Amino acid sequence: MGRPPGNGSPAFRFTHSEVAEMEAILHAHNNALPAHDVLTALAEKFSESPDRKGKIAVQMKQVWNWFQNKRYAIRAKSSKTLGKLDISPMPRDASAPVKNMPQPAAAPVSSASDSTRGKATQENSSMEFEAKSGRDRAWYDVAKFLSHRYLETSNPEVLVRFSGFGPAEDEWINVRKNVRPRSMPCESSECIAVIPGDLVLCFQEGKEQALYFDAHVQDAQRRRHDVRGCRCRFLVRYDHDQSEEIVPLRKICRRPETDYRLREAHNANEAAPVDPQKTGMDPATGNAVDVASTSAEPQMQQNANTPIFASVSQTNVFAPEQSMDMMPEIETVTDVAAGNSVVNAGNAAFTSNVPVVSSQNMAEGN
DNA sequence: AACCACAAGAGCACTGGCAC
DNA sequence: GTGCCAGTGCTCTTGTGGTT
Repeated sequence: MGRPPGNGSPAFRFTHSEVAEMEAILHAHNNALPAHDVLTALAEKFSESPDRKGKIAVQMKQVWNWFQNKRYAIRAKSSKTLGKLDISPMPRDASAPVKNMPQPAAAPVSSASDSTRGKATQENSSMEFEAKSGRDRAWYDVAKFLSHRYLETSNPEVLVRFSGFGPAEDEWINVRKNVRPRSMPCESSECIAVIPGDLVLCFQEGKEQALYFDAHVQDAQRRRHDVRGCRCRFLVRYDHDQSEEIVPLRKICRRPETDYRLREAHNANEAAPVDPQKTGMDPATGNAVDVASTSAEPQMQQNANTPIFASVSQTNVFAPEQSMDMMPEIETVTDVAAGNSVVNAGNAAFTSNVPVVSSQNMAEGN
């Protein structure tokens, strides 16, 4: 069974554009195999492309194989996911773009921090938020808070527009549990701030999707840094499925609550500058021990997992009592087309002129 | 820094089994 | 016989670890 030994010719490979086109067709066919004439037309089209014309003729069988493999891969992936996770009431379309997923073309080899997460962090130092999607339990950057409402259980919810996604992906999200300040991609020098026991946002890559999930650091293997940067390894356990994985630093986004560790490490280094590369001492190891053993844990650390809005006032003002300092100022803009108030998260705070959606309206709306 | 070896994963090709 | 699914085999690419 299987493919016979090669005949010496270079391995055939579909180009990115060809794959993109076939994926689009597969999606358009609702994951069903297109008709033979479609496959034949595709093969002919690919064969006539400038890259292949006169060199490699794409066979209809090859196109057919691709669709077979792709369909099987998608099916296998989805069944695996459903088996590991609780079945989501609204499973995300496998073909849907992945929020926050690093774009290979844009970030070829480097790291997950080259993704939109890292870029946004570096370019925008103002407070940003991330929200946990109820569809796949993954965390995504928040582009906008569109509206908010109160449930009868007094749990406030916000209507979130995810960064890089359109209105179709908007979700009502429980503010207390599933909205928080944005996690930050770690730079090479920041591995010292990641220690066992930490809650981190970890980039879990699957065959069909790659998403950011909550995970706890189980162990950290410190290694000497070199020209490639941090080479430490972290054993993490994902909260959503309890699976464990050893990941490099680039797949980890640390919680802002650990910022104090970096500051302390920075201060310590300034007080007693040491070049660990020359001494042979791993910077991460030394600093991590110091940090971990720090007794004066900042107040912030106690609230590491505290939702942004610890309590909600009875007024219509959508502002947390406990974490106002963490909340950005909210600029309310009226979306004329939608007739709703649009709240920009970038520099935003919810204000009282944002309409409150009653639980009755909610039942109708969502 | 450059190089090499190895492992893991991705992608493609193919087969056997099953249902119609 | 045909179409589809599930799985395996082979090759290539990429990432990683070690050595010089």
